[in-house]
Amino acid sequence: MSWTDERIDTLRKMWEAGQTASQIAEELGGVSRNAVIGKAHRLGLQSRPSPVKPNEPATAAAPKAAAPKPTPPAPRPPVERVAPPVVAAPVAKPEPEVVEDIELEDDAEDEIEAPVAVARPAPPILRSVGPGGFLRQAPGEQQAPITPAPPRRLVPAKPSPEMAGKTTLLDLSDKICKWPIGHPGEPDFHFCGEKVNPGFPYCVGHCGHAYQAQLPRRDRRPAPPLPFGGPRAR
DNA sequence: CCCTGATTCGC
DNA sequence: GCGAATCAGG
Repeated sequence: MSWTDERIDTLRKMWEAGQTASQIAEELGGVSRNAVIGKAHRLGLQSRPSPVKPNEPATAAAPKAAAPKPTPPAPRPPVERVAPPVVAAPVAKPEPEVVEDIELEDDAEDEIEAPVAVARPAPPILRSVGPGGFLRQAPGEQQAPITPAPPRRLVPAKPSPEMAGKTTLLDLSDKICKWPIGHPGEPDFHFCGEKVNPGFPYCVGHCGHAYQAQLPRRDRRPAPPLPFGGPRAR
């Protein structure tokens, strides 16, 4: 297989959409995970949180327990990039905007696991604007964001009535919000599609979910009880 | 073990 | 440019 423009485009979009190299390789077919990663790098695609690349080189790195930068003059409220967790805790009652009434005429191929409380980006309850331009949630409104890369098998955007007007994988671009609505594999899985918050992969609203201010430990909500401990579907 | 992405290096 | 082999963290 060769890297045609189309395949490169798919790779690029999937990579940016947060799909793993394996998923991308599987989707493309004819290429290995390594091939995808190699290509992604050659394309100059920015790497996502890698397991084995925590910090940057730190050129003149402080060899040892050098006092962690106190950052005296510019106390920048720590903004933490929360890697999209897999589940969401029903903390602040998210709008019951659940996807359940969808008729899955596609025969029951997969066990419809429990009506999982699909926590989706609910109407953002935002209180303040962070330095990076992020909208911040108030303490207590902490709501785990849903994952852009759910553990479901990726399904190519198939043209179907349900998808009319929806932003599919293939519609993604640098300018539109890549926040996923629903889960891959579901009939109407699509993306937000809003205009992005310049410099970010999501729209302003969804940036508020993807990027949250780091709260002091003692003020942080204790780990919420297991959301729904269902085993992975697959 | 499984997974992940990064990197290397012969082709 | 390509991607298998290898590495290394989770």
